[in-house]
Amino acid sequence: MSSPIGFTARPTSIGRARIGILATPHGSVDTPGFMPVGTQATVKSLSPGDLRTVGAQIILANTYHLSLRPGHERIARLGGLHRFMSWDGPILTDSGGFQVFSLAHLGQVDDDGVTFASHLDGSPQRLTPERAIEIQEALGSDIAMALDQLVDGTLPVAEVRVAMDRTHRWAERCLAARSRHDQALFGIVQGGVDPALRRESVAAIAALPFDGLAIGGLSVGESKDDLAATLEVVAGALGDDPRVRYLMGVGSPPDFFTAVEHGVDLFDCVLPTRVARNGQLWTSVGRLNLRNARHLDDPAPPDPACSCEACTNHSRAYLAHLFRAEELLAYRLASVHNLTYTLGLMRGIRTALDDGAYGALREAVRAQYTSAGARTDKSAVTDR
RNA sequence: GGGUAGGUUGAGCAGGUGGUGAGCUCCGCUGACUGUAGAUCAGCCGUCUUCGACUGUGGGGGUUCGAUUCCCUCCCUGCCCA
Repeated sequence: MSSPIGFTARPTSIGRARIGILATPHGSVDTPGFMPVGTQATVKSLSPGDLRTVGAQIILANTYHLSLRPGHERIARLGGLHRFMSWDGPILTDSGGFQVFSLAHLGQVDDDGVTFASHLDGSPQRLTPERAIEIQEALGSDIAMALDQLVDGTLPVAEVRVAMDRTHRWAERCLAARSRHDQALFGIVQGGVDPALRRESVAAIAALPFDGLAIGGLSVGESKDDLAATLEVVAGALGDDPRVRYLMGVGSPPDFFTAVEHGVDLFDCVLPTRVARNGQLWTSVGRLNLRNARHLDDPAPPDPACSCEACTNHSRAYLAHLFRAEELLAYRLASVHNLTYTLGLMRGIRTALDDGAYGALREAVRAQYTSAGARTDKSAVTDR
C-alpha cells in the first residue's frame, strides 16, 4: 500500500539538517516546519483566515479533547474535521498520549490502555490504541499519531522502560487497527533521556511501517543538555531512514536550531500561542512582556522588524492597554504576532540552511532568547 | 438642628464586646509557561537593616499595667426627620 503522504528532503551543509517538502492530502508543508496547536479544533483566538495570514501550512488538533467535545462522531457526521473547522489545509491529530501525561492525576494506565476521568464532567473515558485510531479516523486528519505513553524522562530507567515497552506494543496495535488509507500514521519514539532506551525505542518504532516518525517525551522538564543529547542519540539511531521526523512539543526559538541540526523536520508547540495570551511576545529583539508597566507610553510597534497585523497597525502602548483591560483583541493580536514570528523563523531557517547564513541566524536568536538577553527589549525604536 | 449607621493598609471589605488586625478580593508590580483541563498560574503588594522587626483601626484627650475595643470631645461620610 502506498503512503498517503510523501516526503522528500535533501541534505544541507549544516549537521544533519535537511530541507524538504511534506505532501499530504490537503496540501504541502515546507520543512523544517512548525505546526500551531489547535487542540479543540481552533488555534485559540485565531480564525482559519488568521492562520493563513500568519503563514501556517499545517495545524495540530487533539483526539482526546475532540472526542469528549463535541464528539468525533458528531464531527464525522458534519463532514470531518477540515470541514467542521473550515480549515482546508493539512491537519495532524495528536493521539491523546500527551494527556496520559498531563492528566496523569485523572487517569490510570494499564497495558491495554488508559482510563481518564473526563476533565469536563468526571465521566470515565477509555482510550486504547484501537480507540485512538478510531477517533482519529473519524476526525479525518491527514496525519494520525499512534497512542503512546509519555512519562517524565528523568524518572528511574526502570519506570521509563515500562512506559516505553508499552508504547512499542501500542504502536503495533495502532498499525493493526488502522482502516483508512488516506490518512498517514506516525509512530512515536520514547525512552526518556536514557541513551540506551532511546536507541532501543528507535529500533522498535522505526522497524514498523509508519508513514513518519515522531520523537516524543522531550521538553517535559529535562534540561537543554538532555534535550540536545537525546536528539543526537535519536538522530544517530535513525541513520538514513527516509521518513519525515517530527519532534513533538518543541519548542522555544533556540530549541528549533538544536533540533533542526539533528535532522528534525517538523515541530509543534503551544508556546507561541500560550505565551501570547499571557502577554509575552517573541520578537527580533527578544522576549517582550506586554504587561510590564514600561510599555504603557511606548508608541513603538511591538517588533520593528515584523510586518504582522499587530506590528503594522499598533503600538506597544495599545497592546499593553488591551492586556490590562483584558480585551479579547489582545489575545488575537499577540497570537497573530507570535505565530508570524515563529513561522517566519522557520522560513528563515530554511533559507539560511541554503545561503550560508544559518550560523549567524542561530547565534542571533540564541543571544535574544537566552537568559541574559531574554528580557532585553531595548531597541533603536524604543530609544527614540 | 434632631436621629441613625459608619470612618480599618490605593479601592472595596472581613475581623475585633480590654492582652497577637498586615486577613480577603480587586487594582498594581514581577516572573513562569514546551505533543493546551492554561485569555492561566505563582510571588510580591504599610515601612525597614525583610528567616525578623517596627508602625498602623479618622483627630485629640481620658480611664487602664495594657485601648481597635470603654468614656469625653472634635472632624468627615451616608441615610432618615425637621
